[in-house]
Amino acid sequence: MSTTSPTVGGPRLYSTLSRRSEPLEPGPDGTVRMYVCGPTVYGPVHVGNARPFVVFSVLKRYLTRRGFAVRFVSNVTDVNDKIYAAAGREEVPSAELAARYLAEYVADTDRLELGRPDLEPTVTGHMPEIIDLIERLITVDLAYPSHGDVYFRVNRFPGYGKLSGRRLDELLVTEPGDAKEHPLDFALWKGHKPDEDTFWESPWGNGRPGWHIECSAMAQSALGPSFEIHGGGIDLAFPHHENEIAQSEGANGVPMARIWAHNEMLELGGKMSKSEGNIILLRDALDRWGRDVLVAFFLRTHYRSKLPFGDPALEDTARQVETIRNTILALDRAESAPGTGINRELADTLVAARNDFFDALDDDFHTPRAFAALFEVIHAIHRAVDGARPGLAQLQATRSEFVALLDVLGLASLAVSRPGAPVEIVALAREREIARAEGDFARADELRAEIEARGYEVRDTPEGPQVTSR
RNA sequence: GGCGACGUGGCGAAGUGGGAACGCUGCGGUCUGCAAAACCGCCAUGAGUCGGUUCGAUUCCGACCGUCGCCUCCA
Repeated sequence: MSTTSPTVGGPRLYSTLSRRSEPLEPGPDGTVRMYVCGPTVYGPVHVGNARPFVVFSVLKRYLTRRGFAVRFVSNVTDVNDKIYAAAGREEVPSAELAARYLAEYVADTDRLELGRPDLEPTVTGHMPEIIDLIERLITVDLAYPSHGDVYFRVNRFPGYGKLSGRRLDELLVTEPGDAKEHPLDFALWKGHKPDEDTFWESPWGNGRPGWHIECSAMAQSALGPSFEIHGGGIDLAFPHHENEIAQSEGANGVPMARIWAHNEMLELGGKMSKSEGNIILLRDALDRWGRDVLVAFFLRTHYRSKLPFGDPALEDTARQVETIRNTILALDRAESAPGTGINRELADTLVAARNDFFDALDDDFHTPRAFAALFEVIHAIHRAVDGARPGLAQLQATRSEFVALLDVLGLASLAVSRPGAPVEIVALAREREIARAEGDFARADELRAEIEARGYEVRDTPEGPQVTSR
């Protein structure tokens, strides 16, 4: 990732368009409006698809905690070449296939427990808006019908290439395309083909929308012609977002988005993409690692850095997550046997770390630095619990502050005490205590092993044995 | 070929024109019947390579090497 300007009052985000970090200001209606390109539902979503979902969901969380009203819109593409192809392979109607994978996408991302976007529009739900936008582009001469299709006239839009830093004459052109005036003209509307089992009526005959026009239409419909943040994976910058800009700004004459925010790719020995076949499904990753580890994994690296997905990094994250849980356990313990007064170091660290935490997130959503601040708090808590243990009031205030920080990152679940051990485990632990008191350590160790075999762990503390699930 | 991002300790990952955060691992110690957790301490004289600017560069500039993304569907 490249460097960004230091924080000067308020959140800033790096924009691919200006190639620098920009102050984030709400729109005229006082809300931050954010549109993020979601998946095409032709199969189960993979962990790469989850990165923008996590990043922008947590960004919304952060901005909300920061006092902004945020409207987060993320579309789902449910009409597309790949959907027809997949439907053909599975021998089901394309609409049925899209509906099924849409439901699975929602179910899989729900497991991340980061809430839903405020609106998740679909292509099929926006045909009139799409057709209307195409008509307007034809009216202003930015688009033309040809052979049952409609194409965007790239040469007539002066800013074409401004997002991705390309010039028309530099772009590699392969196929001439007899239906198009210019090889880089792209389809807004595609005439119906016999092997496609869905189509919509339009002024240009039956057909369906091209890929890019849907986002222009849906974003405008949900957020207006101009909004604050447009997000998505960096691989979408060209041509998808470039084309969105051409369509929306060509039709509306105002900047589509103030900030173009792009997350970098997940890597799994090369880019993870469905067409390459090197895929880890989100649901499989959730099964294996759980949402806490997965969410923390995405957040411990900056969103604009490439992120290698692999066991070492996930195992590393799992240990970090465990450390956070242990901190809560330490607070539990301390609150059951509080000290007195105020621990100055703890209080001071908390204030400083809180500032660092929010400064980091203000600076281009710098979650790795926010994590560093979190660990400052963690160490201060342990030192206070083990050393000059403060009174109950400070312990409780510390806990709520700590949990509030975790909550900003969507990790407050780490602070939820796991369900207490069942009675039979408690009984074993009690038996072990008796054995220990009698000096029968062999028996005590046997009982520890028995408890561990049943999925629990005993930790002897000054406050007595603590039994946790593991 | 063009556009773009990036190369920091065993691994992951930050900041910074002049002391290289933070996490994981490892090592030593404290605590502990044991164990775990936790705490204390240690672990890059060097930041892909080579030049340049500078009193001074990991940080700025250039070249080269390398990795990755985009240029076709892709989060």
